[in-house]
Amino acid sequence: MAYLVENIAQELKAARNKKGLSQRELGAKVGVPQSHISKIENGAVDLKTSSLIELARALDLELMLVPRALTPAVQGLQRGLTSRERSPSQTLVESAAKDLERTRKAAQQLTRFFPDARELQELANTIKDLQNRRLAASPAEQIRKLLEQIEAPIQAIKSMQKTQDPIEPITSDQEFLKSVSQINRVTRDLRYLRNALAHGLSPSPQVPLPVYRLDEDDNDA
Amino acid sequence: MAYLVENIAQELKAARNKKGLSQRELGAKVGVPQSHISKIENGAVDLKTSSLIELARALDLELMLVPRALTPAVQGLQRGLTSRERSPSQTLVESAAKDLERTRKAAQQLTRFFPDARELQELANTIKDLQNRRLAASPAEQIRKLLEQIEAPIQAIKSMQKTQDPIEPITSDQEFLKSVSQINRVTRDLRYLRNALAHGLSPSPQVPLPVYRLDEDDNDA
DNA sequence: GGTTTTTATATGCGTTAACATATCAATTAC
DNA sequence: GTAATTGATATGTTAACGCATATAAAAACC
Repeated sequence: MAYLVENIAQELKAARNKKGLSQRELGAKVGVPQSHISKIENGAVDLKTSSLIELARALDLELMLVPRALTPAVQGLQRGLTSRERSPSQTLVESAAKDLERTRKAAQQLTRFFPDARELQELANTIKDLQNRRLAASPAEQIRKLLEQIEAPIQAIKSMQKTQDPIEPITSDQEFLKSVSQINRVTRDLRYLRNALAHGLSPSPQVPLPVYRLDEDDNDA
Repeated sequence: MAYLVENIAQELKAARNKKGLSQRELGAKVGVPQSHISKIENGAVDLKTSSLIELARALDLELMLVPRALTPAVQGLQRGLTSRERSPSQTLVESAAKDLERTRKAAQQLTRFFPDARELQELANTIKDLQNRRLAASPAEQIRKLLEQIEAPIQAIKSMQKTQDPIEPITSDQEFLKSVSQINRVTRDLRYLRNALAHGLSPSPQVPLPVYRLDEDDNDA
């Protein structure tokens, strides 16, 4: 019914997670019940445009109608923003591959300082699995979005690493736990995506195709 | 109720007119009754996201969620596409002013070759009126959108001017009449906008504020 | 350890509005 | 003049949205 909107729904969800907001917090910000946000993110509803605009703005996003001819340019801008120093001609797949390797290294490195955090090791392993696969553009974009959501948490843990007390395990720290839980969520999603890819089925609960599609023609009835 | 969506509705309408499609034709293309398109363009309904996406795509537009930080860049891209050779730092108001003058000149010039076409003279006069006003960003953007809709018709008439038969008036030509009728529509809209500005009221039936607003903060409750 | 409290997301249910069908008015072609 | 095309309006059906609640997890407390 609503596969068209699922892309956008996923983008909203990713943006919300990236900002570390709960469904309830976002709902309060925009005057919408949490239940509705849940339905939206699950692709259970075809939300109205006003809702979409308000949610987007609460997440520092703007809804824009872009001529198809320059959607690639806009995508380039988007990618150039999230992570610096990337050539604009770089493809989605290459971009995702770099993100994977960068994140895996970071996670792997952190496991040496936080051996208690099994989550980091699991993340690294899941990423390794994904790296063994040839990625199409669509899943590559999903991966990019997912990894984006743990950039902040990983950075947070990295900064803790320096000030870590060697005696008392930091694993009980408030901030630390929050970051780990976020990493857990994304790891689960990555694993799900990997399984979907392994079974050759398009990962439907995730983004099947970006809103700004790369190519397609419109010969529908 | 739906002032939020009115911007988008106006963009859709502008895009439709630019493509020279009727509401019925667009509706057929996307599988939506003409009545609904009418309501949408009049801001009478808060359309669902799926409808928005499909309508947009039928008009060669893509719905995108753009980080607020780079909406100006995207706007720059958009403006750079419709009319060539514009510095990206140019403001909306300056851009609209140039569009006004360029269009006025073109219309004025054409009246000499087509003295029968009173519409061209009216267009030029309306533009002159508008040029005497200090424009805010919002109406400037509306003007840009409106003028964009007659770029093609004016070009069409311009090219006819060369091949015009001095004996038989071209005013009966099929293509010519089509172009003139489109110019009429836009002229009417421009005139309406001018009247609204003259009365100091925000031109509500037109675009009150672009979707990609220029500035604003988000301290809502 | 177990229990309670808090937090975060998902699920029915009723209301209201989007969307479909049919019709109407106005402009334009013929 | 008539016929056709354009956009707006009235009415019925379906789904979005608001409210309340359920479920699951983690936190906090003992």
